[in-house]
Amino acid sequence: MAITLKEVAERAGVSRSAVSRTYTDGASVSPKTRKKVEKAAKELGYSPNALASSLTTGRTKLIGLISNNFHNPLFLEVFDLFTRRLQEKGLRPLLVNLTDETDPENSLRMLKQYSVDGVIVASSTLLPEFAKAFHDAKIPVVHSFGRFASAPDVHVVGVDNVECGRMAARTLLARGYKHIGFLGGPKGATSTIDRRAGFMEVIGQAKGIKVKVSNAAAYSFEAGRAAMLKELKASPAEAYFCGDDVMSIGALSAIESAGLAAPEDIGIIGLNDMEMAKWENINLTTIRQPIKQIVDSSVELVIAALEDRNRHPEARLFSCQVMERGTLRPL
Amino acid sequence: MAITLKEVAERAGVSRSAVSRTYTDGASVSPKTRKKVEKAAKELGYSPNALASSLTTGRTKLIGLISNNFHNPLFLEVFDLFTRRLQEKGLRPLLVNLTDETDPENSLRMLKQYSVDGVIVASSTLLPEFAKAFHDAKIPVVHSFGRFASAPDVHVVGVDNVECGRMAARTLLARGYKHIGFLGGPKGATSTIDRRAGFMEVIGQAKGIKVKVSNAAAYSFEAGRAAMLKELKASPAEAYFCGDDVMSIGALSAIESAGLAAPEDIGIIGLNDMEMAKWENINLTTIRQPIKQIVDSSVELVIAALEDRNRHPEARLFSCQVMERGTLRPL
DNA sequence: ATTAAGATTGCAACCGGTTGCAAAAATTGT
DNA sequence: ACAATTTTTGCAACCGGTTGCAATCTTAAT
Repeated sequence: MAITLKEVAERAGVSRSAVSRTYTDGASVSPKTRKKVEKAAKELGYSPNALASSLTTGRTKLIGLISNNFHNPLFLEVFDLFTRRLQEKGLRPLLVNLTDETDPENSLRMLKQYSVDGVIVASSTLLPEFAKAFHDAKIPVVHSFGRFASAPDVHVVGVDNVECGRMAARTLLARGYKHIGFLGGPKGATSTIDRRAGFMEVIGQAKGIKVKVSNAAAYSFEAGRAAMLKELKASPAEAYFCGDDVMSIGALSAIESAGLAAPEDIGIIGLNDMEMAKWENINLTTIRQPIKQIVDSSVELVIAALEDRNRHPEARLFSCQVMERGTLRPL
Repeated sequence: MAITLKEVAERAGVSRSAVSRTYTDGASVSPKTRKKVEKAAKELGYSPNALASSLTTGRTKLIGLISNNFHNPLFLEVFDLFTRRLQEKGLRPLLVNLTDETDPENSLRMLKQYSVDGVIVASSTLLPEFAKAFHDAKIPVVHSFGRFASAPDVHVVGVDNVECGRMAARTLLARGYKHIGFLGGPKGATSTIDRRAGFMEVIGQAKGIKVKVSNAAAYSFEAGRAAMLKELKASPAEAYFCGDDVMSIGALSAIESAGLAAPEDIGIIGLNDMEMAKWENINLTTIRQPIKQIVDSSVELVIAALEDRNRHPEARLFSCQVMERGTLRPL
């Protein structure tokens, strides 16, 4: 077993409280005893037991990081950013993979058992009830990459998907495309629904534009490819707004397989701007989600929420930006 | 605050020990009291505090999952597998991102503070001293995707990189390539060194084969692309064994940029077989690392190691397999 | 019915810390 | 040098559990 408070206290010739105070900031310890304690601690190789102290302080500095997106390369970037940011803030991510968890209660119970201070749900496809379950358990929760709502149940940080849809539509119209496709992600996903709404809103206001709408089965390469292959069999549009970058890459692969090319034959605009999008052989025109800002803001918000448990649920939206690359014809 | 043992005990009209025993398996509780306790617990919404109990049992069921590979899509798959497997076994991954951690002591201290039961280091590029630091702190550690050694300091699970190198060489020779390139990852990485050794060993035994060796700066798309671009300027080989799949994709992109094609002009064989490798527009011939087995075995090993703290360090090696796809000319 | 063995229970101490409180020590002012 | 004030210190209780032990209750055997 590791060295404990008591052993340090004995060696330093002070009380246990003195040792404890040395490692609690804001506590009153004379420089002299602090020196003694630090010396003894170093000699013994002592490091305080965070879990034991959490018992009395009620703070574990553990944050549940929950996701079900373990197949979208964007989320590797997201995890990278989250872990780093949380670490910077002295918090520890307890990672929970929800992929094959059917029962939210289950994960909730587990996170309660570990007394996490707060929870970050990083997923665009997650059921809102899920985030709500934590809220009901009075665990501060932030839903990152979640759906905007003017009166959300829980804190939400993400982008305005409706506006993304508009942005995509405007971009395509500006390029002079007359026959336009919306190739969305899974039909039920709120992100798909919102983007489609914004997309159709703008298209609806334009004159003489033909639109096709279809959906892929998932935000994945295979689903994107399959959906585009199907499009190509019927009469395809001149350009498509695809559900996300991975789907877009799938679609591009389908186009290539058919002996066609982007942007010459068919234009594609994606969404996310994951690292791969700028790989030379992909070079995908896409709408960038500011993931760094979303992550930083989520962490900031979860911290704020645990300082003020009654903080009113808030939605923080960041704006997206079109990244011009090579899969749409130029302006 | 959450419901505690005591409150449940009071409501159920039993002692605190009785409640505790209800939730400890192997403990002796009569069916009658167990019923009472469970009833009270349900009514109150009680769930035991895992951290408090860890204080006496000395087990937190927390496993440090440490990595610095947050830019290689393969590791998203790896994290997916690890988190799921650990969860299945009732363990919780405390994720640590080592990317910009210069001082191992730092992360070590943190993991000690949280009294993790064990540590899994998932990285091929990590300094061996790092894994060793945990070993010295008497925290069971397994190094996944680590380097094989016949007498390792810590448990290692991975592939035999020397054999991978041989396998790549044999594959290229069997295809009749006479001028062969080894385009390795970073020069210092043990994985690079080992693969190169195996590769050269086989090539050395063949007659009339010309070899070129070069290294990319990192296991990344950009580095792979840059390295291949450089190759193309000089007199390139007919086929290359690339450091890993991401680098291979970079190399393919370079080949394409130069107006050439794989496998017609230049053959490529990668290593890892990450999901993207089988994407239609990549279709990379590669050597598959059995990551599921590596992960499962790592988890199994860390569990074994925490049951027997004195378990002798062990190396578990899995064999790789060539995945025939479209970037080498056929046999 | 009696007794021995086994199962169940509660007490109390403990795990490794924190913290309110009162006593002790150091500092300040005069 | 003395009193008043402020700072530092240790005691002891507590955080939410677990567990060895002795006492009590069951059950089975005689």
